[in-house]
Amino acid sequence: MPELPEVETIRRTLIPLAAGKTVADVQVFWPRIIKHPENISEFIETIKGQAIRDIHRRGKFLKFIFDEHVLISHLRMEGRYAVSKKEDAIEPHTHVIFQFTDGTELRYRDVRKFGTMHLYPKGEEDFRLPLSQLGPEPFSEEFTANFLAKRLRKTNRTIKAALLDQTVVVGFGNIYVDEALFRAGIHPERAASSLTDEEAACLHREMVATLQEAVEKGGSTVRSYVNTQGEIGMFQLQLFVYGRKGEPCKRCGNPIQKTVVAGRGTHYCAFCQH
DNA sequence: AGAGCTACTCGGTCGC
DNA sequence: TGCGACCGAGTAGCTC
Repeated sequence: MPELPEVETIRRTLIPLAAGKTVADVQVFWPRIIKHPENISEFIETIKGQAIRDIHRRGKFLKFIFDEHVLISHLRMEGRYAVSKKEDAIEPHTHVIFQFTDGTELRYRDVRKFGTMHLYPKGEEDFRLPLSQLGPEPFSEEFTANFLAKRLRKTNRTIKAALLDQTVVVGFGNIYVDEALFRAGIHPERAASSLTDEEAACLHREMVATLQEAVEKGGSTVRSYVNTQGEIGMFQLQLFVYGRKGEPCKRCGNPIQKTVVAGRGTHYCAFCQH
């Protein structure tokens, strides 16, 4: 379940392996991964002959910058990339292969087949789904405490649902929302509009700090995540609540609770979060 | 009109 | 051992 820190780690480890390489051919074994263009042959023919110039990130999406086009890739829960030699055995659940002219291949695997790819002419991608509706990057100047407070003030949903909403701010999924709320001492079921300006400022601070620390640790390996080199992340060791149901709270010692909020499994400390 | 629901996509895992 | 429910990110489509 890669969220921003995991996707950023994948981006950084993938650049030295894939940037500068030219695609000779593309194989698609599960066409439903490709959401745009609708015609798979068009997808393949468009990429053929183009080189990967750079790899960017927008929220939890990877952006493969080709010469004339941009490939938007979302890994959802289980998607992963690897660069292999052409002769290496193809691992199970491999759905898309980009064969490079140098004999190596970029392979996309996804047990759940939940991941998506969108290909657009360069410059169009930010104005088309899935990028067009996204909120600010958490590390950008646009994402301030004031911005967050303003967005939270005008919604009646729970704070958990608001933080998962990628039109508010991008990059947070289940793990980092639960962690940021714990660190800010805010109960996940609070109405977003009930937060004071002070609470919103504290939450903003903890949201950014949590992601920053997680990026520094190479992300969190909770189920299956590994970076492009096959290495696990280390931030799972710093988690306060996620995946710690019944275990003692690191601040007060009382057992961590797990419930369902906004349709998602939600971890919190009933004593530390109000 | 827009906020906020639900259904849908998948298959490994888990509980009965 | 077999089978159905569950999980979850994002979007489409629906309701109110």
